[in-house]
Amino acid sequence: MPELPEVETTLRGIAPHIVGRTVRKVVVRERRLRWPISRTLQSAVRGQPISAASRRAKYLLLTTPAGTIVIHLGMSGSLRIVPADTPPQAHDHLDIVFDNGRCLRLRDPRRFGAVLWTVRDPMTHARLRDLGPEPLSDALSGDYLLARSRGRRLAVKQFIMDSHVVVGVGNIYASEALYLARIHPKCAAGRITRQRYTQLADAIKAVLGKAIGFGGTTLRDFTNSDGRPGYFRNQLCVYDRAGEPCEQCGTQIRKIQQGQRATYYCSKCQH
DNA sequence: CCGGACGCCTGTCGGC
DNA sequence: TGCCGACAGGCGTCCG
Repeated sequence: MPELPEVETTLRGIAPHIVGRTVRKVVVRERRLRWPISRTLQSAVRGQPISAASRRAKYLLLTTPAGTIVIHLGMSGSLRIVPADTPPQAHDHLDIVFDNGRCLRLRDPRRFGAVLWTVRDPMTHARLRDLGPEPLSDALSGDYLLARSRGRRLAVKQFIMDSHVVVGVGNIYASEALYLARIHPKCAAGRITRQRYTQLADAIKAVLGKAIGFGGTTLRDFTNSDGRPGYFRNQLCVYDRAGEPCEQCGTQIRKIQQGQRATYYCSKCQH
């Protein structure tokens, strides 16, 4: 479910409620997520203050003096701030209960998400250390994409969705960025020019930045920390719009499969 | 190293 | 109405 804008929206929603609060207890109802939740999490985090909440790629990092809680929302995860006595519903796997009577509650029906605990520098964690640059930083540029793509025959859509290349670009925003940059999603990554990669880097920044401003995209079940949806869906130019006219040229938007994922594009505008 | 396929899970939706 | 396959916002792993 969540790509970078949805994770960033979640971060901005939860941070004011948890930073500076102390953890009273951690309740684990289901430890079988993408990786099992560590049995040491509860005792390690109890009594710890949350000193910071941040994001790296699609991972949320909750910093304490004793270590860092690393949360990934997978395809169907969401976090909410609720009164600690709110009865849990199906797939509410984890509560981090704070000293003000509220808790951070993780719901994840498909259990592709993860909750990790590390006492080391989280950036050296195996899940984080090999990630590419943040898309909204200066490290993502046309020159960077050009350098990383030389010699690669992979389709550009799959190239920009590779978190070792650049993080945070998921299936929705990959199609949207390629549409904005007018690049065909099946174009081989290694055959794209510097100028077009500059346009693509700009398009990635533009679409992610704008989506954050709208609170992310809700296709089915994404909710922010207040339980409300994101409103970027109305701004999508191609994703989930197969058969609808391209707003630039009127051609019907096409849907194809690339690497088991749906891709949407305009066959007239994108080459 | 690279690229492609598969698997992990549950819920929903469309077609028959 | 009910069943059944397809598909869904991610990503690690395996294999050639």
